[in-house]
Amino acid sequence: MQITTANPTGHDSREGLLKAARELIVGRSYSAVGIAEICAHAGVRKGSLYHFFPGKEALTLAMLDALYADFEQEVLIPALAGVDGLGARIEAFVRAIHDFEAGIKADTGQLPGCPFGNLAVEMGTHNPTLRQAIREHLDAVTAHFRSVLDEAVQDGELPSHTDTDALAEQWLALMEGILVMAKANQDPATILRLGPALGALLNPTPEARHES
Amino acid sequence: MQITTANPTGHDSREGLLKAARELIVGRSYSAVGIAEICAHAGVRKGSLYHFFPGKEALTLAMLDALYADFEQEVLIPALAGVDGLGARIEAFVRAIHDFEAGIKADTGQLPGCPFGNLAVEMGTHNPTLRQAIREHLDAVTAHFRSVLDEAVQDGELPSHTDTDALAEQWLALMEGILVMAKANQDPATILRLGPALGALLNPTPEARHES
DNA sequence: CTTGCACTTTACCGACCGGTCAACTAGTGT
DNA sequence: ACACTAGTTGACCGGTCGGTAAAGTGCAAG
Repeated sequence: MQITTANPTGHDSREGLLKAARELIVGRSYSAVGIAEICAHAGVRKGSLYHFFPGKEALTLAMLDALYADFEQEVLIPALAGVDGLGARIEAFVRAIHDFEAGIKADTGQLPGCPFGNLAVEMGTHNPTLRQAIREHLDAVTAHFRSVLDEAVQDGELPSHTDTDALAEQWLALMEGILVMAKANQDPATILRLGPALGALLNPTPEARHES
Repeated sequence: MQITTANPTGHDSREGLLKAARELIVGRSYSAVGIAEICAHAGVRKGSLYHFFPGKEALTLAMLDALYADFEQEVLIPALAGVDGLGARIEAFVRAIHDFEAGIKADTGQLPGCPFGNLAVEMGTHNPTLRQAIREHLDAVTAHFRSVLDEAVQDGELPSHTDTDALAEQWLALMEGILVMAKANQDPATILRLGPALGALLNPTPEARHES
């Protein structure tokens, strides 16, 4: 059991910084969290941060990549593939988002909303680099939605003329809006209350459905 | 034409500060704009700001009140009362929001998104005072939406069992989401592209409409 | 044994943050 | 003429921001 203070691999420090950045920035915001706080939370000195990352922005970009990967594996894929039928998938997705937000609120006392949407709103007008990265992550989410909708068209749950591209974008927009409202309310119940609107947007009402 | 450097009424300075705070904070964000910049933009020294307002937060609260009042008078009421019929009102509203955002983008090069939603997202988790004020403004917007929906129920455009409270909240959520997407894209066309989703959410499809 | 390298540590930088203060100016009421 | 007061001014405060630089540490390969 040797103690290596030098930590030649540096993976602990790097990953600790990414984890600290995630928890703090997601829980508060980009500008409300300083690198000093991130370093303290990770148990690392400031100089080490600048050994692994060129600066705060690069650290945030790397954090967002890791965050999206986890979100995809732990939320997006399980919720959307875990059940059959468009309606059930939407419901499972809403519940997954609710549980995610409610969990963070229970841990930290704060309901964060969508980490990507938050950053897009906060930095969209004055940090093109971050904005572009966030845009790409949002596009990736939209692609998941679209493939769910395409499958629903395939299965006859949606009319064959459905514009799944447009519908997927609307899905994301409504979800982002729901999370803005939930954050403004600081109340996860907002997500459950507004969730059914997704069904109204994406599912044809029984009367409106004209089977092809 | 006397020149009064002392400005005994102080209204010019106060209103100049509110205007500068609005332009800068709406165009960027709360934390990205310092009081020094606000004062410079208003042509006023920092000490004068603290003569009229206890601090940055109070200035922002006053700015939000004025902003909402203008938004109500210049956008909300004209767009929603200027035409007849639910569908036409939604369309007019979307176009008004688009023109508002596109106008600012043309002037400043930045598409700001919803000023209230932005602040809610940025400060929601760590400034309860601002969050609460924003919540009240969002509630006021929702009330306008609801009265439009109530009128549509009255006119038989919506079924009499319609939950206009819930629908108004969904309307606001979707609008906020649309503006998040538009800001992430920095493209006002996003608003026009996603706008029709509001119609899908609020208007029964022709096939689904069962006249009462 | 030595050199090189990955990583850590500490002290430090200029810039800016929101906010304070006391002195000053100029109109107003008496 | 006087005091009062609303408003203005510029210097100043401690603290924090993101970022830098140089010295030091310990392992591994030659």
